[in-house]
Amino acid sequence: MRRDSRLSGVLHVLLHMAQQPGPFTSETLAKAMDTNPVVIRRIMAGLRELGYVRSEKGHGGGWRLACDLAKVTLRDVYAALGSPALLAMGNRTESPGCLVEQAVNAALDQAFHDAEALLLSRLGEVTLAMLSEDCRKRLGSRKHQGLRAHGA
Amino acid sequence: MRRDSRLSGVLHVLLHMAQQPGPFTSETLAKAMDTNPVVIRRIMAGLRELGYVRSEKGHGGGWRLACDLAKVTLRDVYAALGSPALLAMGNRTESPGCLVEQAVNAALDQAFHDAEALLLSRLGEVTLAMLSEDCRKRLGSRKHQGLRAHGA
DNA sequence: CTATATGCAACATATGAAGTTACATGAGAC
DNA sequence: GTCTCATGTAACTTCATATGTTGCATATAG
Repeated sequence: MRRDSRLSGVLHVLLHMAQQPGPFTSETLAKAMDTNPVVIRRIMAGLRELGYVRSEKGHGGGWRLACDLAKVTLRDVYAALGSPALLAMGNRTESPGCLVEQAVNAALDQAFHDAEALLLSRLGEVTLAMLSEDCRKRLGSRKHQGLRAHGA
Repeated sequence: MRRDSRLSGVLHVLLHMAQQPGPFTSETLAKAMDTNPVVIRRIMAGLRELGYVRSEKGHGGGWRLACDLAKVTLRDVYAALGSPALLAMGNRTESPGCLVEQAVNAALDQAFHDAEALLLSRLGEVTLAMLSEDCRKRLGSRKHQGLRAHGA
């Protein structure tokens, strides 16, 4: 099953934005992500609605962070994407008439629910500020290259 | 994202088989599952290789359980399907050169891994025998109708 | 007015589960 | 042996959805 990489992608974008000031155009970000500007706008749209980022049109426009990175968790970002399905598996039929299938669903739902809850919980424990700090550590003493690390 | 329902489906089949003796043809099972015989054979193939079920061709042929239901867990069944991806999300790039993306991956991988481990653990706690017992309870005092509950 | 940016709809592409068709193979019934 | 019933399997179609692309409307700085 093809895996949804929007969360991974949007976090990548946000952290790059956290390393440098100034607005970033969708095109700049797209080059860094090796994708298309429209894809960037698409995954950023939800974050804009929740006020995590702002966008401005025209000359000197682009994207800017608009939140306290210490107050936004990965779970918040996930929610901003529209809370897509977390698990690749699901029940064949949600409300089956067959009692046997009801038993199967009950058992699987329990396991599925626990796993989803744990994942959401873990995502809720990590803030963008924590991730950004981790980034700076990894970048270490070398000059902050920001988006230029991608060849952009 | 379309969710993989093979585990749900194959469990449904196995539990129906546990309710009644006798071989079941792929066609009978397919009718109960409202699907195609080939789909049944496909999801059963892995279980046959691991010895959980046996199949016989020709007259009087079909599928039979061939294991101790108390010793096979949902995790075993999942493995028999080829251990398909559990999570609908994943990292954009597995081995990124970008340090920022490495930080993102590290954080997400941790959460993903924990959730997967919990799910597998939960699946490992439930045996087919336990599920089958739950089925019998749900069927209660009414006559065991088995596959006929599906109109088959 | 022009250049540059986002906003967004519409369409194309790719992937993989699910469904379908066709045919080969094997096992009993006769 | 031959017929019928069943699985085994490859190849194809269908469907959903993330991703990629194009085109154009809209807004803003100069």
